Amino acid sequence: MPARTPQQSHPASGIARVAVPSPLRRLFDYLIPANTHVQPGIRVRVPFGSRELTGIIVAIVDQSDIETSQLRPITEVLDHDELIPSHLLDLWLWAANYYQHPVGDALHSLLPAGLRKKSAASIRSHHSDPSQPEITPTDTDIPTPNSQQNEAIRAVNDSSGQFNSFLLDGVTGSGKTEVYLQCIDHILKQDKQAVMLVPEISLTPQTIERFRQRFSAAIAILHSGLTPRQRLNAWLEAASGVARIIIGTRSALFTPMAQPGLIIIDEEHDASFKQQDGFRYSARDLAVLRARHESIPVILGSATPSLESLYNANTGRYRHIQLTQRAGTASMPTFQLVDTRRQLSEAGLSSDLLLATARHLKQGGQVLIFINRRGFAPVLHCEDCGWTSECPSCDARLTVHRKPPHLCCHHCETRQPVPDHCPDCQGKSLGTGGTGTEQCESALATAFPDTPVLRLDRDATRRKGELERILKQINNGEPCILVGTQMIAKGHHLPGVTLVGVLDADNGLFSADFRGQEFMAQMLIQVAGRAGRASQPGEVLIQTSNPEHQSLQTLVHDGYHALARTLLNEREAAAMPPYGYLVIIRAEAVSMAAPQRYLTLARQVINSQIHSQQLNDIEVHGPLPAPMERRANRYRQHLILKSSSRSVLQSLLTPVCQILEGRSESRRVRWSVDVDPLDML
DNA sequence: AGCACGCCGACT
DNA sequence: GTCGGCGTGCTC
Repeated sequence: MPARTPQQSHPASGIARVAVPSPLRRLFDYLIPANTHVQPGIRVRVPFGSRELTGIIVAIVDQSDIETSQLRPITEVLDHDELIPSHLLDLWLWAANYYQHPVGDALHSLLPAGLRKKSAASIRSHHSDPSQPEITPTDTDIPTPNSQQNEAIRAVNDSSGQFNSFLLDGVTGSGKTEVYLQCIDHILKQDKQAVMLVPEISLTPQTIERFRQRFSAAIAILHSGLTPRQRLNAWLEAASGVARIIIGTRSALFTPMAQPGLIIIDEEHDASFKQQDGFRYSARDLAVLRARHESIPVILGSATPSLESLYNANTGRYRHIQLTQRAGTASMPTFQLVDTRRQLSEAGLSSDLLLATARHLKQGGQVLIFINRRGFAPVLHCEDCGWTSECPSCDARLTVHRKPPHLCCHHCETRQPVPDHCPDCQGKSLGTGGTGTEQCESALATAFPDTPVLRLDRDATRRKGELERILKQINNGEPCILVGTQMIAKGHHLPGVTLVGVLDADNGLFSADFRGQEFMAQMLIQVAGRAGRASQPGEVLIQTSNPEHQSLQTLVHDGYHALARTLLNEREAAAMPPYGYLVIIRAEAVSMAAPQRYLTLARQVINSQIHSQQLNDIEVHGPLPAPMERRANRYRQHLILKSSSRSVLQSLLTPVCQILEGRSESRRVRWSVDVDPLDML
């Protein structure tokens, strides 16, 4: 027992159960000094080993499992009022437990950074950046909703003050946002608050502007670009009730609200609602739970709902509201599949697509080319000896970039100059394989010398303000060609676009991941949604080497929902989500053998638990190498668990994680648990 | 995760 | 002699 500074007598007035920031899956008990008022949901400073940390009280108890003489007292109370309301704290704890993440670390990560240390939780004004600029709403003419929108608005408004989940399933341009706005308006009139979650990339100034124009109520924005102080202010404004509308990405779901009234998840199918590292929670799933806890309605909105949400709508867990009418005169775009096996293509562009591009430009339209690969080409190879540009740190190939010229890995930080001869055979015949956005951009610039060609990908928009500049040029309405990655699929309003070309639809068709087809379909519909929003009808050309593929045929001829139904049938037959539940235990290490060895141990621990608890209905697969086994010089393995029962997985995992945590082998690998994984990568 | 402790090799 | 590598244990 290490020597401790002798304590004065501490007439304890109860014991506080504290979540301490550490990777340990348990709470720690502390004595509450006399004359100290504490309650669950406040921060305290506590001694922890040889350190002092900021923890969160989650309960007050009068008996500890630890002998009282072993308990140490709370050093300092940081909040005098409840910081995290009890129903919200329950959600935080539930989430840490469900996603099998160490409770102290989970709760710590949900606090805004400004509250993780000692500082007091108070709003301080910032001269350089007032969090509430004075704007009076100018948008006085509120559009009149159509009958479908009215029905949606009425359904949500009728359930204010009680829990209800709505799947707002509306085609692009059907006016989902107007439904959100009117439901928020109704909530504001009851002196309640609304929180809206949006995907990472779509929290644009335009989105925010639309809300500021519409409402005079204070709006708190929570996005990644804020300084810690701005973020803290927004958080505290929501918690205190000063802010009436909270708009933010994933983590905004955990923001306290003084008078909660409504939760909205926009683009609910979007992958960014699932955190992909550390505490791997799903903000979309937790939103429904929060709404239930707080007895308020929740709206999940999308033009391409996730199979999970469609399933929940089918089974009656969500109320399914469909918006099928497009606003104004806009009509649905027409789809056409282009067989790339039959057409010579230059830089991945088929002659059909080039001809269509010329036609639309001539008619004054804008053209959008979607290609989900940035850079010039995905590989450099030697035509003499077959050498390819492998990444030294990953099981991947280095991508060729021309602007500026370099080779780089899209999975790690590796960056190399472009060799002028083959490193293996010294030959001079180096060629590129495949097409990226840069190559597509330059090929189109050559083919259409009189038309501006704009590229929209992570590289082109790296510089701040560059995205806005490109969008502004598009919005001037002049004919142009826009080449881009995923970035262009999401949200941006591009009224001048009349033709959309999709270069590589095959990628999603043959993805190793079980959600590959779902993601592909959502992507194609989202991209197609960019076309024909204005008066001219849109045209969508999808290039594929498998035009006869059943999924593509169904999507193109019968639409997203028809494909969703067949994909759901396939999932049911395979007992995959949403008909079964998955958990992945991941392990990675610098040595090749360690992760597999570790997960073999994990599997033994699992088997003995299954045996001792007499669990059935659990499948265990692996250890298996991850789809890209080596990444950034680390070897990665997976252990996959599957069951038709969440609670069975839960009662298996809790003791398994506890046991693994205590094993010394756990220190020699990086391991994590992913409950309801989005993909196997 | 941190951090302390303790046990071995190697170097001023 | 002692500086420092990392394996092991502990945190209410």
